[in-house]
Amino acid sequence: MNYKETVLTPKTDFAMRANLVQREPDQQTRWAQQQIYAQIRTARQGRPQWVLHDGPPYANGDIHMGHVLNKVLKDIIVKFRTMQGFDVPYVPGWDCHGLPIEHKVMTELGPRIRDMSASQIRERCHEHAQRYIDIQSKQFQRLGIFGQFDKPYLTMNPSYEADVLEVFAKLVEQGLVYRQLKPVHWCAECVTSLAEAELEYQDRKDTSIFVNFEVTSESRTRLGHLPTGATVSLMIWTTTPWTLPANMAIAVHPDFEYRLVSYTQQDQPRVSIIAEGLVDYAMTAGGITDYKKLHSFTGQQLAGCTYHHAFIERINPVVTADYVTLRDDKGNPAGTGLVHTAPGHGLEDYHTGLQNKIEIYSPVKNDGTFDETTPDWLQGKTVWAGNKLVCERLSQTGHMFHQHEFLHSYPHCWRSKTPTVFRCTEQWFISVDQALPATGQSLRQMAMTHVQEVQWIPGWGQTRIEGMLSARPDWCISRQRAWGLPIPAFFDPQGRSIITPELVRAVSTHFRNKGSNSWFTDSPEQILGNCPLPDGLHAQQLTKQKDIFDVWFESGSSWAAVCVAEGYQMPVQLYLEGSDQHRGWFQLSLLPALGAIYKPPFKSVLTHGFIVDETGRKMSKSLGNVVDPQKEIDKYGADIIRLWVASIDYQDDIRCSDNLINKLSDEYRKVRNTIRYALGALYDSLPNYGVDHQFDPQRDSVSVDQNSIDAWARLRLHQMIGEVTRLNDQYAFYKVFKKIHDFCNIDLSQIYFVALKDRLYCDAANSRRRRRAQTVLYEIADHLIRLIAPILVHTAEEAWQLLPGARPTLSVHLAPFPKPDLQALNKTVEQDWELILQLRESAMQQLEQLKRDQGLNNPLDAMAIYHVNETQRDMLIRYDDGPADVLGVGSHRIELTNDDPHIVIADVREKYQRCARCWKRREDVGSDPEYPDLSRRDSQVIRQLSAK
RNA sequence: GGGCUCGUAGCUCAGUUGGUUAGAGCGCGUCGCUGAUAACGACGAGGUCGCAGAUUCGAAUUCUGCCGGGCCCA
Repeated sequence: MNYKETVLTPKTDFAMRANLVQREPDQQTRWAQQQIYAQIRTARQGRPQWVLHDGPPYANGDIHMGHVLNKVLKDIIVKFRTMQGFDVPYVPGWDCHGLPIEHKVMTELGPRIRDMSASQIRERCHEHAQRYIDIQSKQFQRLGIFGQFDKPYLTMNPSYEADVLEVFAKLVEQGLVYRQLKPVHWCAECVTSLAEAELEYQDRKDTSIFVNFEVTSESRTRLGHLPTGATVSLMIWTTTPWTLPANMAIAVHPDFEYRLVSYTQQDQPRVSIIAEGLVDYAMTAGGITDYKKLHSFTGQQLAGCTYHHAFIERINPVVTADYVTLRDDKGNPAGTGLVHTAPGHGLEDYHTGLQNKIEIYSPVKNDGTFDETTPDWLQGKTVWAGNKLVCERLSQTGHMFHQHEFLHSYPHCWRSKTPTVFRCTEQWFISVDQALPATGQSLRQMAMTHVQEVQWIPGWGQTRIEGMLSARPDWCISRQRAWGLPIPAFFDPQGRSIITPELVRAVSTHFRNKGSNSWFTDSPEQILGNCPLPDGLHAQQLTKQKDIFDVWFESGSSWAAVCVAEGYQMPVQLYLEGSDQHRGWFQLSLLPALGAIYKPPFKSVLTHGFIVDETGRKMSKSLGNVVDPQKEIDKYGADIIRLWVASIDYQDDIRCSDNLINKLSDEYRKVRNTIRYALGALYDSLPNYGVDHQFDPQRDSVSVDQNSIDAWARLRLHQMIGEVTRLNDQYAFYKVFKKIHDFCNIDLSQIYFVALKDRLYCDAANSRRRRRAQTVLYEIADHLIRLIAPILVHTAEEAWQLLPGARPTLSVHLAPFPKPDLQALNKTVEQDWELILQLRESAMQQLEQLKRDQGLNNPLDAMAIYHVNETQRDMLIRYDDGPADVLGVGSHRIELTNDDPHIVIADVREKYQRCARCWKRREDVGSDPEYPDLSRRDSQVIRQLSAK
């Protein structure tokens, strides 16, 4: 008789080969047909809401691994919380405005742009953004992400724009919005301001000069120690002589030591003040070999001194600044340690100016010429001509210590290719230090208080954002660009800025109906309607200002335009982005929200690190170490990519390469095959005996005897469910998957499945022992599939559809997340198996030894002898064949001992005959005369089968 | 240069309030099974815990400095 045909081997349609690359798109098509996201929304209606608000990626370019990491983490959370029974909407969004798109469109258009209106350029930008939204949307959905992809939020949608203006109106109402001068990169050729990204650095020849500014007599007295007879000067160094007319201060480092140096130049005795560390350098530069170091001061002591401007009637102060250095970028000595400060012509200088309440003076007009406040000999001249004129002047008056031409990298306009200048223009700001009438506190104060109520994960996020909030300047929200949301401000006939809450709201209403393009096509009367205006002004007297909002203000208002608009309870549960967003979206969402609704928009903020390559280096095109998600998906499938995301501790830097993703395939296969085996065992198939029965949990389940390894398997399953739930709650997905993997690998594959083989294969199909195993295997498969569902979304769905019996829900993603069965967590069972599994290790060693020494290759040819005490014996007896099955041996025996419990493995190849069906060597083989080559159990099974 | 942060086997991670010989899974090597078979099991080899000091009877763990990586600024 061919016993092979009588053995119940596993059978399932859940293939060993995942073939994800082909199978996943099919699954996604089915989900789309079922409208799975809409079904989930309907199913969870009325349940407690749990909102993860999506931060909008920029609508430009294909997605990269950073997007994958971010979106998959979000999707895992959304799917987990959904399975937990919460109502979890997920509305993806895109950041649509801004320079990169405008820049790209302008580059594509080239010279044609000169004939196009702002509104026409904006239409091109809109098309460009929409194109990439569609591309990225498809790419995100290919990852198995569920969400409202048919109606995402876009910062360029009219309703979104209108909501941003509503937020802005609140800030205006609270008196936080003001207008002030600020230096910007300026192209005199194009008569426009430029963003950092629009600058091209090219080498340029300029004059570098060392200049002496004479100390006032008051300061001479104050400092003391000054030699009489000689003029005493502060020596500064600059590479932009044309900015000297705007010199308003000299900055020194408070902790540096400054030295009086006496020397003779052009037969004049002179004394200059120079940083100690640069005295020799400066003197050498000026060709002075004979000089004497006199008294020294700290920078702190110099602060507060005053000096005469070299060629303008003006007395300026010495101030301190931390950024003063003695070295250039390359670490070479540079300058004098005293920094020429022109708040109108440099960003650092500007901040120093604000801090010290120095006038922000910028005497350069928008065509790059000096204005009428400058000396006669400069007025109307360009700054480039000014360079030479200033140097000549300084030489004439004896203020020039040294000058020389040199080559340096200087910013040029990307369009006109001409050198740019830094000049002041009027910009809109949001004050962070002005107290709000509504709360009596400034945004900064409110932010510092409220960040403590937010849960920052990891905890150092709080430290980081606190550092930024405490140091940040007022928020400059205006940009001089075309592609963005216009700042709804006007000029009156006198050129004064007009902005009121009512006016902003009137514009908001207009934009809601007609979109923000109407700013460029409609008149103030059309836009404002009958909105009341201040000072008896009429709309037709007004002209529209041309600034647009910083895009951060738009994305920073998404809590209003999305969460409030959708009716979510504020603050929402979670924001989740890369750690760079502490400065970005987190902070810039917090500030508008505090200004408008006086509370943060989020309860918790989770951050992840950045993707680096296999060796820990940052990814960049030039290094050629960039991983393309599309290629990886096409190669391995989305579930492997998702598993990669779930397998990393995303809070640090995240190493990524094709090789590292490839390694996940092995772990994936382990879990897949474990589920496959469980599903396969739920089928009773003996084709030659007419047995073709799928286990039906409703009909075939039996109770699980405490005294069985099945009870142990349930114990381990439910322990794991508890741990996985806890870890999911903590967003520790890499630990989640490790737990699941270890359970599959160790508890199931190594232990439980080995122990089950004999029963599953050789017991009668409907034996109680076998049904008990199937009952537990069904429970394991069912729960395991749900546990992996948030991560392996496609694989879980595939397996779910193949689960026998009536499925509780159409999709696994509609199913509830497993809850641990406390009844299963049985202490006695746990202790019993702790002993057995401890002895198992010794048994394995002995089997290995027997294999090597005696060629005992099949454990079924061995017998285990447990040497234990009486209590332990009673326990082992209760488990029937369990103690043998768990070792994979043919049989076992129990002997009493007073020693520590131990186990002995005996070779019984000589002693017992092998059962021809179950391959075990047992004492009872041949006990049935009719089947001399079978063990007792097998003979009974065969008799039963033959009777059919 | 500043703020925040990370650095334990080839990879991903455990290592509790400092306490034997630093663990797990994967991968790798060897072997077995051939009724989970492009699967499964067993055994084994891998680490000066980034480096250097300090504290201590004792440090992967505490402190200081340095080196290297990342994010954000300057």
